[in-house]
Amino acid sequence: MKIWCVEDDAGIRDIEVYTLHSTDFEAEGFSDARAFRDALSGSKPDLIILDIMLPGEDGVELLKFLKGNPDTCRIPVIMATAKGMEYDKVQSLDLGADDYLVKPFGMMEMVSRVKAVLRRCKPTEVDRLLQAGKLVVNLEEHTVAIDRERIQLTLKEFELLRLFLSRPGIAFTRDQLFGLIWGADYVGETRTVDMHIRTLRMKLGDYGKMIETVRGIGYRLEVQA
Amino acid sequence: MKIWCVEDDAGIRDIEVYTLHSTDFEAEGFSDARAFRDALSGSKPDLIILDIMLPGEDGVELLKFLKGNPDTCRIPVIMATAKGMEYDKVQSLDLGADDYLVKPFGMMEMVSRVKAVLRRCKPTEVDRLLQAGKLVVNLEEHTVAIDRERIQLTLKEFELLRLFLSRPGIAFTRDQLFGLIWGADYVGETRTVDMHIRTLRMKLGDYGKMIETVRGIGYRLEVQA
DNA sequence: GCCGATTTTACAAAAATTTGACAAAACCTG
DNA sequence: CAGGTTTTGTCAAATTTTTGTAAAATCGGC
Repeated sequence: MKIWCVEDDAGIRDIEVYTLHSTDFEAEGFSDARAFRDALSGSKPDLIILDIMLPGEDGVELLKFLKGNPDTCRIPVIMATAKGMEYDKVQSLDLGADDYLVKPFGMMEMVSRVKAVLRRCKPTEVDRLLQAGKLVVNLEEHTVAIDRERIQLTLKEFELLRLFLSRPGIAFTRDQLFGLIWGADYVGETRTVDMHIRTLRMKLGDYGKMIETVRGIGYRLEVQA
Repeated sequence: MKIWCVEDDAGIRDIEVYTLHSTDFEAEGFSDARAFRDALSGSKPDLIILDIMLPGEDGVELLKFLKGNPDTCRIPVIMATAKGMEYDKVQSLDLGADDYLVKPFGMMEMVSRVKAVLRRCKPTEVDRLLQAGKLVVNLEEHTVAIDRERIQLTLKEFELLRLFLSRPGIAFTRDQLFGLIWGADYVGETRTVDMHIRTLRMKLGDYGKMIETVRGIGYRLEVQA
């Protein structure tokens, strides 16, 4: 995980970078917007800690630039702001910052927030569970359970269920399902998909009813409010 | 969006609920863990603002409970904490809280954070929707609802409705409808289109009146201001 | 070759769609 | 406005399409 800190105060910058390093992140510091932008044209970090008060172009400007650019708008940003500037906080959050730190902040807090933001923004990295009621799919263990009771699925069944749970409510055509799971262009007419849907429904018992057939289209997972 | 505030200080609680209300959220306040848990066994909120310091069971305990329970672990939680208690903050974030507020906090900031957290946690609210009053057609889900009530349409009915809603007010000849939906040149003279219009009108109930017949031409969707 | 997973085939069941006859409504013409 | 004409609404039966099901065939690892 690469983290970039934009901060003009060399002392703060160094301790940030040092702390992040010692917490097993890769970290790099930049003293102003120009240096930061130059680096950005090369590689991209996984998270940015951005001071609001910077010489030259300030942090809010940079934030606008980052969030307005499709290449960078997905990179989470934590704003660092001086105490008491509530207006800045509000403004930054509305501009799409993912969190902020009030100076002076402790390094423990900084690391916690970095981890929390990364956890939020990379749900597929950390949180590898898909759920619907008592139905739990563990992507890491590759297991499925209903009410703690393990269900044995075949590979195709598992992937169908995973796809449905990852986009609950969305209807998929058979072609889409084939393309997404079998990875092939599927033209012929077979009952293959329906077959797997059937076995999946059976194994899921009552939860099998969650898989609705959309006549003329394909299938979708009905999510209850 | 339903937001629940757990806070023992009645003054703070009231102003939170009041502010959220006036910002078009549904909000409800609870003075302690017990009242909150009781309510939770009924319905579920979309977000929880949780004070750390509570009489009886405290906020951190509640947070652990919420995040440990599959039914509630997906509900985002914002912790409210007294100034200077960095340890609490750190602990809460590590336990899975989504954000926190330092007391005393401004209501502007609270609303901003609530919005930011909701924005983060609901990334898929960009569904492709077609609407007319309380009639909602969800193209991705391939579903139709009137006032949240699901309506079951057949494929042809669905496509007719989608076409009408995508070009509200425009009149289509039967030939056009046939060409656009059946994808074929329509020569013969049958009641096919009229048939589907009829069933569609019936299923839409009062909204069926929106489909006007244009004598000598075909049909159009009447949109009211 | 055995075994489970997967795909295919064939058929049954269910649902959607079409059709044609007729009724009802709207329109036109004098 | 009456009567004729055209157009649209309605219905149930017939037809077609789509999906469910079961069993057989194929595949692939061990």
